[in-house]
Amino acid sequence: MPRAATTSDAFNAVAEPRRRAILSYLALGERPVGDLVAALGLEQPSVSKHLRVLRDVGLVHVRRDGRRMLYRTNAEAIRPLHEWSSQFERFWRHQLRRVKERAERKSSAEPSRIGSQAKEET
Amino acid sequence: MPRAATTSDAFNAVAEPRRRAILSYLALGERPVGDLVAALGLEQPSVSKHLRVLRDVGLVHVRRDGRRMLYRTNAEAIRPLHEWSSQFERFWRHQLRRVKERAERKSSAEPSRIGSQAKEET
DNA sequence: TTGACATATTCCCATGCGGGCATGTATTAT
DNA sequence: ATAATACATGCCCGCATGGGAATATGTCAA
Repeated sequence: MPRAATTSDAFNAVAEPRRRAILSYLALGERPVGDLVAALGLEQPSVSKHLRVLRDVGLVHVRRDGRRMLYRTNAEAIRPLHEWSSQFERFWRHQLRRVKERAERKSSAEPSRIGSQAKEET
Repeated sequence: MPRAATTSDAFNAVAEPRRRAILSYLALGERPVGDLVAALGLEQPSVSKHLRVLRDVGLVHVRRDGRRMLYRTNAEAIRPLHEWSSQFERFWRHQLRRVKERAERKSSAEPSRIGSQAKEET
């Protein structure tokens, strides 16, 4: 089996930097394809293809407005990503604490003390 | 240009479900490759290859212990993912609110209607 | 209708993937 | 030194991909 299709889930769809850019841009409101082409400096067919992928995964919604197509980001579809990565939040918080503690030990040994930001919970 | 390399960044590396599983598993502590093979039910070469990708992107750290290699997740490398997706947090919060409001309006207005999705919100 | 405009789809191509399997390398045990 | 253990790497394969260029579809205007 080759690599999973980009349309298989949000993780694969979002792996493309340009698709992430599109999502950020379309999060602010409905925009036609032409705006994306202008804003991101990509070829129109390229943008349409990326939008197709994003649509297939439900990351964007479309609506026709005359001869234009208005796209907007469906933030809800990004949640799985956010929740998955949240799983590790506590770990990097711990790492931060460790780094800070080490810095404090060091500065308490040395005469010159600098800013000692205390908190950051467990 | 083909699809970006899986080793190009955390987004691409994490697009693989098995690699996500590996990261979750290795977040709890250092584990040798054999444990992963047993826990995830994958072929050993497959696990090694996935670990190779994760290493190249800095998502895991390794340490040799005799003939074993102990891997652990580097949560810090997952932060970019979390922060990117956080950008959309406010939007799905708003959507939730809208959904709730609509549900409330609906239940107070209509006694009991079914499948009457009017049109698509603002 | 014809034409302009906005967007979507198709075709061709080079590339990097993940699986399977075999083999290579490092370390400990005998 | 040899064998066994624990991983890593190499090779072959089918295949989805993203870019480019051309073309198709759909909608409005004259």
